[in-house]
Order: sequence, then C-alpha cells, then structure tokens
Amino acid sequence: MAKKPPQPSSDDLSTEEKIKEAARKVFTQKGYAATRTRDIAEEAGINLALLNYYFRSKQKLFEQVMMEKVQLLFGLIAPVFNNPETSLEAKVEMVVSLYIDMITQHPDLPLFVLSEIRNHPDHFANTFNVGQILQQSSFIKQLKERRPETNPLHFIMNMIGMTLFPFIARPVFEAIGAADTAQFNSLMIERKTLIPLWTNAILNTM
Amino acid sequence: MAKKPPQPSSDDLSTEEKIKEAARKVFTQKGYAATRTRDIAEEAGINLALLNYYFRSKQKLFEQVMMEKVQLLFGLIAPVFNNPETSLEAKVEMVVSLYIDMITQHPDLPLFVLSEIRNHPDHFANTFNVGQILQQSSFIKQLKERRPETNPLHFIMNMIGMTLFPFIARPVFEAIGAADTAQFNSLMIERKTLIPLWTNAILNTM
DNA sequence: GTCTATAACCTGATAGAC
DNA sequence: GTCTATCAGGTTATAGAC
Repeated sequence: MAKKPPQPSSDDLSTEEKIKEAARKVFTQKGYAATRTRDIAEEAGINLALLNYYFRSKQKLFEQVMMEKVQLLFGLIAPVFNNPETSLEAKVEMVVSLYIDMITQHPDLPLFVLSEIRNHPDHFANTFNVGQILQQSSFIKQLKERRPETNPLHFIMNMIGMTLFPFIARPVFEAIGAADTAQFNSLMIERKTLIPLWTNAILNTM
Repeated sequence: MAKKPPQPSSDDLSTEEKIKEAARKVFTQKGYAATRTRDIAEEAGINLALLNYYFRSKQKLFEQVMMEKVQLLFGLIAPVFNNPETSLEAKVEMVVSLYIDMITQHPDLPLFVLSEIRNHPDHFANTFNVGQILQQSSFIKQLKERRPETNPLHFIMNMIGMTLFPFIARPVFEAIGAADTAQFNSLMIERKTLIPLWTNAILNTM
C-alpha cells in the first residue's frame, strides 16, 4: 500500500523526507492544534497536496512524528535503566549526560511531548508500555536496595526534574533575562557533572 | 465602555463569571489553539454569542485568563523571595509548600502557562517584568552569600524543578501506571517536607 | 509525482429578533 | 441580556490536469 518515492539524491532529501522533516520542526514548535498543514508544506518547500499524497492526513503525519519523538525521549533511558552491569551512580551519570546532550539538540522536545501526551494520555499508554519496563528495571531494584524506606519515584522525579525542567522553563529564563541562549547552554554543561553530585547527596539524605 | 452584568445571585454566578470560569477550565486543559469558543460556551451552559458580547473575542478572553494564571504561578513566590526577614531555608520551605498546595488545586497550571509563554515569549516579557524583581531579590542575595562560586540559577532550577516537574510529568506517571491520582497526591505531600531537606544537602555539596 | 483548483467542513464573530 | 440564524474567512482534504 505504501508508495516508495525516489531515493534521496546526493545531497538533497526525498520529497517524503522533506515533508517529514518540516513536520518535525513545525509540530514540535507549535503543537498539533496550532499547526496548519500549509505551514508544513511551506516549510518543506512543496505543494500542500503532496502532504496528503504521502501521508493521507494531518493526523497520520502527526502520529509518525509523535512516535519518533516519544521514542527519542523515552528510548534514551530504557537501555541505561535496564543494564544490570552498571552501578546506580553510573546510571545517573549516563542518563543526565545523555539527556542534556540530546535535548540541547532538540530543545522543544520535552514540552512538546509532555503537552501532547497530556492531551491524549490513553493513546500514549496503549502505544507504549514504558510502565512495566520501568518497574522491573535494574535501576528501580538498585534504588530499593539502597533506600528501602523511600518510594523510588521520589528519586526519579528529582533526577529527571533537575535535568529536564530547565529546558521546559527555558522560555521563562530567557524572557526575564536571567540567561541568554549561550549562558543557558553553558549552565547545562555544568549541570552534567553537578546533578550526579547533587543526587548522591540526596541519596544520603533519604 | 465595559458593561456591568447583574450581580451574582445567592448561590449562582453571573453570566460573565460563568463564561470566565468555563474559559479557565477549557483553556488550561487544552491550550489556546485547541480550544474552540463553542467548547467554552457549552461548558458555561450559555450561548456562543454571549461570549463575544461579554469579551469581544476569543483572544481577549484568553488574555484575561492567561494574566490570572501567570499571576497565580509567579505572584506566589515574589513576596517570599523578596522578604529580607526570613532565612534561605525558611524561604525554600515556604516556596515548596505553597507551590505544592496551590498546584494540587490547579494541576494543569504549570504545563499550560509554560506552553503558552513558549508560544508568545515577547508578550510575556513585555507584560511582566519578573526579571528585575528576581535579580534583586533577597533570595538571590542570600544564595550568593552562601555559595559565591555557584550561579544561583542552578539552585533555583533544582528547587523549582523538583517541585514543579512532577506535576508537569504527571500524565506520564499516571499513563504508565507508576502512580494513580491518590498515590501521586500523597507523594507530593511527602515532598513538601523532603524537598527542603534535599535542597539543604545540595547547598552543602555546592 | 507534482501541480492548480475546488470541494466540504469548521470556526470566530455578528446581525437582528425578542 | 439572551437567543437563533447566518456570514465571512480559513482549513483539511481531494479531484483532475499535466
């Protein structure tokens, strides 16, 4: 059923990929509802009809982009959490560092994904079963061993919150002049080494 | 120019207030772009034309709601940050506790406000000058005294991130079955006393 | 595969009766 | 002040020529 467009030429992209790339950009910047298919077509430099030719509908195109983005945001931590060979401390260092590097490249990712999941939580729950994977992960086991009295969710909220929240609140920090883009990125590089220190201190306080 | 509708009767609300209340609910749940004026009218139990009669346009109604919500989110911390009589530790306890109490009552507030600020950062910066207030606050001064080597933004990101991020990511926690609403609220009550302990540990590690 | 033109629908806003 | 009916404009999606 799926049409195969011509392969990408030496330096340019196929039409299908141009549309998808434009969709990634516009959807993550403005969200599903505020995005018009015309915006995507214009950004891709193609005609509006081609969008429906390749992807049938705005909704279907969005689902492909959304799936990729969820994969990007949650797929990153799954292998780290599930690796039984590494220590708790090593896992924290890995997750924090990988997240900060990746999201520096895709700054809109967290706010976009969390907003859209909020609007369609059931669809998200049905499509991905992150739940079971997380609950049985080596990371959770190690947390329970270290601090049996404390709900491991607290630690997850702290670690991920300290890592992702700055990106989510970044528009505020920049709007109020607390940090421009260069200063912000520099702060986030510092945080790659600082957050693991802080989470260790938290672990000892739990 | 502004019309004065009849005062609210004994237990019911005036039409204007019914519309505004419905707008608060629908806008914060779905965001500006995904909200249709018909949704608000239906939620308010009134006719669509009345919305324009009282508020002229969707945009104007939204701005009123948005202003309230920004005030709710940022107005809460300003007096605490600026109070020179209280210690750093006391300020942290206050901010964390006030935020958790307030946002438990308005769970959609952070994601809504941060999303909409992201879409119109300039409008936010022009309307509210949170920046100067923050920079000169007693809280920032105390942080610089305590840890002159460290950018005080790090501590702010940690404290606010640990407090607000759980609410922002709450749809994920619930969708993956990590915590239902009751468990989540219970965790957040625990965090009112835990986060100040953790931020103290972080201060000593900086 | 790509385009132009247009159909079919939806949404914000208003006119006008009551 | 509140309603019904409707307009004007915009949006998604498709038909059909090339």
